[in-house]
Amino acid sequence: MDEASFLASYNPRDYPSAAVTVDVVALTIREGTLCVLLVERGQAPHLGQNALPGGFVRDETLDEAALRELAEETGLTPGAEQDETLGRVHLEQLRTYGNPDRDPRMRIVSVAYLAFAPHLPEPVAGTDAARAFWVPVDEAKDLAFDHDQILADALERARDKLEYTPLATAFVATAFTIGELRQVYAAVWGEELHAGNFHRKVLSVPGFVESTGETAARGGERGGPKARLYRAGDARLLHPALLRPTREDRIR
Amino acid sequence: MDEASFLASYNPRDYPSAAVTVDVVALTIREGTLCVLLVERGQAPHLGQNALPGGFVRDETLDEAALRELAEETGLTPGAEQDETLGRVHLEQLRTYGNPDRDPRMRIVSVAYLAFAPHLPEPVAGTDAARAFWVPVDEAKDLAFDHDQILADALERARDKLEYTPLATAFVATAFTIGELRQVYAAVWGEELHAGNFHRKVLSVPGFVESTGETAARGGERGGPKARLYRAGDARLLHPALLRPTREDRIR
DNA sequence: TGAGATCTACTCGATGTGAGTACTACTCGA
DNA sequence: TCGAGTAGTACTCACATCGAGTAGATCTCA
Repeated sequence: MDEASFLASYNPRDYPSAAVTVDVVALTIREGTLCVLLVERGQAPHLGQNALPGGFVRDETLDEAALRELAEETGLTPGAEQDETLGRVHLEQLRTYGNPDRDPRMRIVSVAYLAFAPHLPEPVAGTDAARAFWVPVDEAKDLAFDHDQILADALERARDKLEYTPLATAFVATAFTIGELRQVYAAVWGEELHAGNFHRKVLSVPGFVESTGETAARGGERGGPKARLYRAGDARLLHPALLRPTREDRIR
Repeated sequence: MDEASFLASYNPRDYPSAAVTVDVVALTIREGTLCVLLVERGQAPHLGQNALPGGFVRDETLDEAALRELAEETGLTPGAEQDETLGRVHLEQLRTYGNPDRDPRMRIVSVAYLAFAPHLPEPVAGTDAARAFWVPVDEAKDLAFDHDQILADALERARDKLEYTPLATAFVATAFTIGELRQVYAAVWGEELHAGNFHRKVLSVPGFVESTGETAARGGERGGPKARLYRAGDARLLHPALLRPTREDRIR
């Protein structure tokens, strides 16, 4: 049987199927705190409980589905490189969750995505996004389905990727100060960093940041000189990496 | 509507669905070369072409599906900690591939897994596994569907994980010499390592290996003293990591 | 028995690291 | 307007780790 006649005789109903969804862990930093985008579920199961935004995959790639869901929940439009769009959002696949009992309705296999963005606006009232809101990750608990686990995995991934990729630049504006970049690390890792050493390391990693030649319009909120401005460089991996302070419990 | 009545009225046909499969990239080292397990497809599409082993997910977790597929193709039984079983195989999810056009039959979303194992036997003739075979990764090309891409992603993941996890110990027997461990790194990274420095680093990383007190029964094939034997330690992360020689093209 | 390979333990200089000091420039409130 | 306090940047120092190389002992194979 050749492939054409095979395809003609092929019946998809002969094979087991499941619903495929994407769930998005969208992270941003608001007032120095790492926050995640949640929605309150408007329908059963888990009615009224908080959950990660997500939905069924349509006739599109998984990446497109994740970007679409994110756009719908934030009220921003995907695409162009402008403010008020998702153009600068970094999106990557996290992993897939498919335990048979993770959803009481039916077999649902969910592909989780991780999204990183600079300070995003509050979701706009009166839109589909009205039911979405930003919550500090420490307060995001008791989520629907297995979303607590997904969020935990997402945070672990984000903390790891900060070490060896320029991911932190996805959380700040196109021009930023070293201090702002340090606050991203502090917010995601949940610990303060030595300002002098951080400064030295960031500037010594080839391709991490490059100077704009400009200087911030004003000093820090509570004093200090005007800082120099930088933009993201062309490195995809940081070498040497910015390792977080080693904690024994992460190793064993 | 409460959850019970909701579930009773719920119709899975109302939602889009897709077939969900697992594909397994099983890696082992044979005669110093990193090899991947392939199967020749016995049916359309891509009849006669090589592919990664895989199949539809049944009423089981994704991890269970991957282990089952691997067991079927190798002829080994999952479970117990003995030789000739998959007990020591390291299995982890890689990522999920779901482009709408990746399979000409229908929408198929495939969750790819990565498996690492010590030298596994040739698949047994006369079993389901007879159509499977080991191929050096350099020679695994022109695979069916998007399996070339999946294999490439798998190799990248494996090379990265060797740096900061004790993954290499999954490729050797329970007792091994430092030289054997070094050959694992050499095979996966595709480059020779400085024996003295490797020795020093492995022994200096807490929890990577621990001495058995024994010594290898004989020296190397081509001479040299009997090496001391070690077993895997309890570390889950290597600190400091064993970084591969930096190549500029990996960074930019 | 000799040639050659390997295991293991060194040394050396170069580089990266955390902790701390110092100086300057700025903001804010008294 | 001035002083206190904060932040940006640039140092130093001791220490850890790195790649490269040397060296001696021990083993296999021809």
